[in-house]
Amino acid sequence: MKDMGVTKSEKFTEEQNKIARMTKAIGHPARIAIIQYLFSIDSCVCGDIVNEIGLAQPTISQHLKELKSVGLIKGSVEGTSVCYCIDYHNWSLMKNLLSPILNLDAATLNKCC
Amino acid sequence: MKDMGVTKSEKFTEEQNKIARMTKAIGHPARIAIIQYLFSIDSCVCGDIVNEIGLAQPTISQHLKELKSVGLIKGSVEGTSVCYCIDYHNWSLMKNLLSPILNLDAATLNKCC
DNA sequence: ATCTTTCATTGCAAAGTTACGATAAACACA
DNA sequence: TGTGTTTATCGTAACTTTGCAATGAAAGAT
Repeated sequence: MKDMGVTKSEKFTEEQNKIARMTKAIGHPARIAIIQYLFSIDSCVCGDIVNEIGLAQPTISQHLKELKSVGLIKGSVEGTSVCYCIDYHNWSLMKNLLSPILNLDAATLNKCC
Repeated sequence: MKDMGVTKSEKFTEEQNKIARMTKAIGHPARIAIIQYLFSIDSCVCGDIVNEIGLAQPTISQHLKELKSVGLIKGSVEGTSVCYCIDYHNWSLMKNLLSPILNLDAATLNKCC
């Protein structure tokens, strides 16, 4: 068969797809933990994240890659280690993307059930 | 092998798991579209949602089930049809759950990369 | 130059997700 | 009772995600 197991993005607006990409990216507890950690610490070396979270190093590396692929974090090589940080510009863009949905009003909401 | 393909929820706090469950639930364009639609319309019959979104009826039914399982929507049977609505109480709880993360401050953010 | 440290990539196993046809269940209506 | 309508569930196919051991790659240390 043809399109099994694949999201049909073409059925939705670009905005809907963007919102879903972002919420999906943060839709895992490890990635939430990573984001909280990156907001909380001074130095953001990859190895520290591995110790903090408690998953295997390749697993963390993969989660970091996903967060990076949607732009929420960025990394820079510093010797043998890599420093990861929140990309606050893109983090703000995500907030602006989500707020119109999150703040949809209860006033306009029909009470049919 | 043992725990392949399964999220290790026990490694994270209850709050982190809750946030991830919620963001994951809205991490699909069809479910974003359903939520937007339910906020926008007066009558919220399941069949209307199927027509609006453009995916097959069983697929929509499955997405509705997922949104319902995290409490973001609720449904009530009305004759042969089912009326789905936003559960605004839980929607607000989700907003309260997300805002501490979304509003993490750039001021406290270390600029190491 | 060799060893060590740090992180990314590869490869793989197991489970989850997405989508839909077919079917069942529940109700309305003739 | 039988027929049509509406939605949920089942079964299945294909793709995606999660996690980790093993391996690579790249830079610092000895």
